[in-house]
Amino acid sequence: MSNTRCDKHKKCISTTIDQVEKICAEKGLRFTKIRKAILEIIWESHQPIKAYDILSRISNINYSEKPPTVYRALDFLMENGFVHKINSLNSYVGCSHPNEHSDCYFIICSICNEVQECCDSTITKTIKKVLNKNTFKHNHIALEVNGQCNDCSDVSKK
Amino acid sequence: MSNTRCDKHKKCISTTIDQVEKICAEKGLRFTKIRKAILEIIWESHQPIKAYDILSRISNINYSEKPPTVYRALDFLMENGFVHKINSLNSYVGCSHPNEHSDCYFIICSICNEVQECCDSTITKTIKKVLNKNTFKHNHIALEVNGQCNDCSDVSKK
DNA sequence: ATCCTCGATGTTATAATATAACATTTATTA
DNA sequence: TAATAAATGTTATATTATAACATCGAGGAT
Ligand SMILES: [Zn+2]
Ligand SMILES: [Zn+2]
Ligand SMILES: [Zn+2]
Ligand SMILES: [Zn+2]
Repeated sequence: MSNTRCDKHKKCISTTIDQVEKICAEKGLRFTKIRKAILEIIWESHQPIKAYDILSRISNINYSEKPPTVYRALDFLMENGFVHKINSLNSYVGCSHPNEHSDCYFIICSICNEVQECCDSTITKTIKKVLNKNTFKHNHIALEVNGQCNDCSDVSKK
Repeated sequence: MSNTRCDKHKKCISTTIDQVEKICAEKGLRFTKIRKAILEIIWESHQPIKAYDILSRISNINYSEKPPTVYRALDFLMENGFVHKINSLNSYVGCSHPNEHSDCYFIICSICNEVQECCDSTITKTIKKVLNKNTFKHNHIALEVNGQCNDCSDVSKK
């Protein structure tokens, strides 16, 4: 429950989970108990969480799950755009706008460890121009920016 | 030696290795035998190579090295911008312009597995604008685009 | 040249991340 | 209800990476 910045995080979670529930209903996807439990664990904060930390969280609840349980749920959640993997951290975060689009961009604070999505369309446009120049057809764009968020930069100034 | 696209790959290797040698001399960095051997293995193709594949390649030469040998050399080579890690593949590629700049962008063909750098400055500019909007100070920008290169798209058309 | 220091390498062990393969259960649907 | 497919349980193992400590060796100080 270590959420530091997002004022109304409980709302932030429940709204997103509700959205996912709705999308799954529409698409005939099975948002099972395990999948929902794992999505909720991921959404406990805006910090990315590691697969084995998810595992130990659900093992507290339902002693005792094994790695495939977590990885299968993650596969489902990622395939359907509800969760993203942060490759540079081997960690997973909830998508803050499930199903709006598939390429999400991340800014990762190395001090507070929080991740924000910054899916600005100008970035997509610029990258696509460069890809055209290279006659490259893209499937997926992964952008991860590491640095310090505003709050953490302020603190370090004091 | 499975290089498919780069016409004059031997030149491509030797030029880059020479450049690295020069940079190390200038900066007083120790470009040791092991480090050079591993950089040469990485440069055998434009495909990213996995740490344990590097390990088995050098173990053929000098029976038998252990993982830390490889990971230490990779650390040195990455710290100094001679090699990049492709996070989405847990693999490593040589930098095609060592020491020009630190943020390199990659396009990765999922058919031939080759990786090209596409370090266009318009991408950097656009991303920086978005980061400014978010008052985020960046240390490192990681961009990995997965898709099909021109050659591979052509082939699949036929 | 000898000693000293520090960075590089050798070595063993283990941590952290992820998947294969097959058995069983549960949901859907014919 | 029976048949089918999808999800979950379970065991084992593959893959990726690092910790910890011993030893070596290049290059500077005396
Ligand atoms: Zn998203
Ligand atoms: Zn922060
Ligand atoms: Zn580069
Ligand atoms: Zn290709």
